[in-house]
Amino acid sequence: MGTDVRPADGSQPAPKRVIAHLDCDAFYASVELLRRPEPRDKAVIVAHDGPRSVVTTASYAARRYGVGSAMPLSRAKRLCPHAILVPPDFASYKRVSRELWAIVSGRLGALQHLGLDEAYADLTGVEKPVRVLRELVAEVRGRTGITVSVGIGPSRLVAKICSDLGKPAGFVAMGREEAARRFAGHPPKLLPGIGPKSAERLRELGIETIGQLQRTPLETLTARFGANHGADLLRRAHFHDDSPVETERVLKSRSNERTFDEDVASLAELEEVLRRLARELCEGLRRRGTRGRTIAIKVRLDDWTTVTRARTIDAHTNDTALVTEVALELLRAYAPPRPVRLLGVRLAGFDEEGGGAAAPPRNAAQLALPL
DNA sequence: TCTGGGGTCCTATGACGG
DNA sequence: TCTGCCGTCATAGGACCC
Repeated sequence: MGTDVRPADGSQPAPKRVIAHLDCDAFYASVELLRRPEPRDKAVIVAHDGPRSVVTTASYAARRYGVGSAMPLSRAKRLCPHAILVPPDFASYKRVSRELWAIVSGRLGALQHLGLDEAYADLTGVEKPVRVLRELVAEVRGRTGITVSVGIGPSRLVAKICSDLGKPAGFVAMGREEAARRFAGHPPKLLPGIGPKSAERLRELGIETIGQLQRTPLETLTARFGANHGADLLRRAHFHDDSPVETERVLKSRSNERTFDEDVASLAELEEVLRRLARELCEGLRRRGTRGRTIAIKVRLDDWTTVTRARTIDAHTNDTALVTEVALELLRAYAPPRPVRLLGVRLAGFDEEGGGAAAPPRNAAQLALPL
């Protein structure tokens, strides 16, 4: 390692962090292709086949026709009519995900998971981290057939951006200053945490690139976005990020919602759907031994306005009858004024031990991996 | 081109207790 | 006793992510 410069107060200097972001390439589509006779370069779209469906994942062959995640399925079908359409099979994706991340954490220790297909690892202090990661992705590919893209940097922010850079099967490492230089010409939307709304508000300030954002005075941003968000935008633009890799995240809420093929105006029909949603939700919670105190409903009207109503009760529960009763009361009290497009139910405020792990590949106790 | 389903986090607001 | 302040909790909405 480099020269050890100790701070004047005699404390240990913080070691330079090495963070990796591992991201499976078109994960769901890849899992589907692996178990089908079709050639691996076939255009595949993973989505439910409904009038209001959106694309969950598209294989790279389909992406060449402009198909992408979250795109309305109707449009995707027009762009790529010859693609095979596969309904999502999350049980299978979870199985492959568990297998894959077990291989990774066997080498790297605990991970911070983001969904089934990506994770961060902290390799600070690991000898030859690049070599370790190269060998690891080769092993994962050999044992599961899944290709993984890797980004390496001093923070999660830099690592995350890098993993996207060489996709598929990318492998990119970069320092903070280099990232700030390399991406200066890219739109702010590239940065995680800046979505369509923030990008639009930045554009209203005349900020269309990360470089322009870097040069914007802090006061301009805080005036527009508030103290916290404003300062955060500027920090991100310079790729400053000291957030830790968090390996122990606890589930905060669970929900079940459905978008109707056609809008529903009848309260009786809505109540029937809500009963079913609550029953399914509670069944899942009972399987996990999770109980919550806050019961909420979500209603999306035909004009896309979304309303939530919640009530916190005295005791934790996952009892179908109780959750259904409260959810129905909330729905009747709101009495949707227009036809309803989506209806959902949510339970939150979990008790201590009931929360369990949020990380998808874990079921019971976290295995202690001595390293 | 007409927008899923599962989550997390942040912010604002109002009630409430000390 | 009244008032202001502060912290905390519940609620609602919204942005964002995969």
